[in-house]
Amino acid sequence: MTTRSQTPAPRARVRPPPDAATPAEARTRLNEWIAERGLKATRQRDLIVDTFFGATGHLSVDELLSKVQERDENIGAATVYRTMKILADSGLASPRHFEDGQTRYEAAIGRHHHDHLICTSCHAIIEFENERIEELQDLVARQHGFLVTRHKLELYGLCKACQARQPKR
Amino acid sequence: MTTRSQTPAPRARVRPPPDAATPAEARTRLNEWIAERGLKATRQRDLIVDTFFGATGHLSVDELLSKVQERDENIGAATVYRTMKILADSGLASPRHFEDGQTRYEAAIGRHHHDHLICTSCHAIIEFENERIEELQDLVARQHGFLVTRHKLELYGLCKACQARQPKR
DNA sequence: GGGCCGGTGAAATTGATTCTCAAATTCAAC
DNA sequence: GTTGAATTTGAGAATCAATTTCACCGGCCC
Ligand SMILES: [Mn+2]
Ligand SMILES: [Mn+2]
Ligand SMILES: [Zn+2]
Ligand SMILES: [Zn+2]
Repeated sequence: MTTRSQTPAPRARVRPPPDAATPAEARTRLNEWIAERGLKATRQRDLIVDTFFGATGHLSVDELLSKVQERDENIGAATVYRTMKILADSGLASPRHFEDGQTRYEAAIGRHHHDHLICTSCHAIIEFENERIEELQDLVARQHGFLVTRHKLELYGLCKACQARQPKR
Repeated sequence: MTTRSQTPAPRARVRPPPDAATPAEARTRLNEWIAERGLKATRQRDLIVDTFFGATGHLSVDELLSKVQERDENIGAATVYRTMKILADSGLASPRHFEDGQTRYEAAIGRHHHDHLICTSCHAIIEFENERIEELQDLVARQHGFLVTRHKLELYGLCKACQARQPKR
């Protein structure tokens, strides 16, 4: 359901778009992280990670569970919850809390920080980066003596397609 | 727990800070709104509204329920949930979803739109307005053909006091 | 003086997520 | 290969905010 940004170059951005991760690379990286702290590699975790990085977008645990169970119907929901938490702790996936009451995860390997435009009609999610906004956020925080560690910027509204579809008034 | 912004005038803002609502004014406004659609004014609703607008900050329903029950122990949680939903529908209060899994409400009468700095240590909430950021958000949305109806900008980190208190490294 | 209608509050339900616990699995050391 | 301590798994129970249900209440209008 995620749509990738594709504006006609609004103003040349500097940082190059890094490469997305392959499922195999993600599995390797997770297993390194797991080994470092005496945890264990398991078939279930590999399957879940493989499925997650083989998909795109902002997946809810339930959506991911469905996909995982297509490959092995015996995987339990608790295991998917646990595995996604490990992926988040290791920095390989980012949890997102949009306003539908479910935690969604997106791949974080080789990706820049970005924020989201969310269509309240078709639930499309458009990603964007804006360095100026980030700078202004830092400025505001500094003016309040605040040290920011993370932020959330979400713009809710109607995507182009849904505006056309909607009663135009 | 909310702290009001008090920077030494970072750059003269234009809009004057509007007046906050008194509990009595809020009760009146809600009862007008209620009458317009054939609903009923009740003692419970008046009490809840009075308590809510007599308090400050970003109250969870549970916190509000406690305050309300100090005045009338027989008020039920369902009634507070229902009343706050009405206040939100009527535009007199704004629901906020920070990252602690509870809906919080703040008074919206005679207040500008604003965003929040949230201390992850002491849970203080600092409010700010930044016109430049709002403009850039609109610009980003326009570049994607998106029509924004509402947004959320939250900066999480450590407030000044908590930075001092924290291991400084 | 009995319906009509929304409102109330206790209790039950929902839905996402976490917890519990017995059984299964991993893996480093024999 | 085998062992055994530690970890993981999956089903179901527990949690927790929020919503729904439902029997009862209180004005209001014939
Ligand atoms: Mn994203
Ligand atoms: Mn606020
Ligand atoms: Zn849309
Ligand atoms: Zn603090």
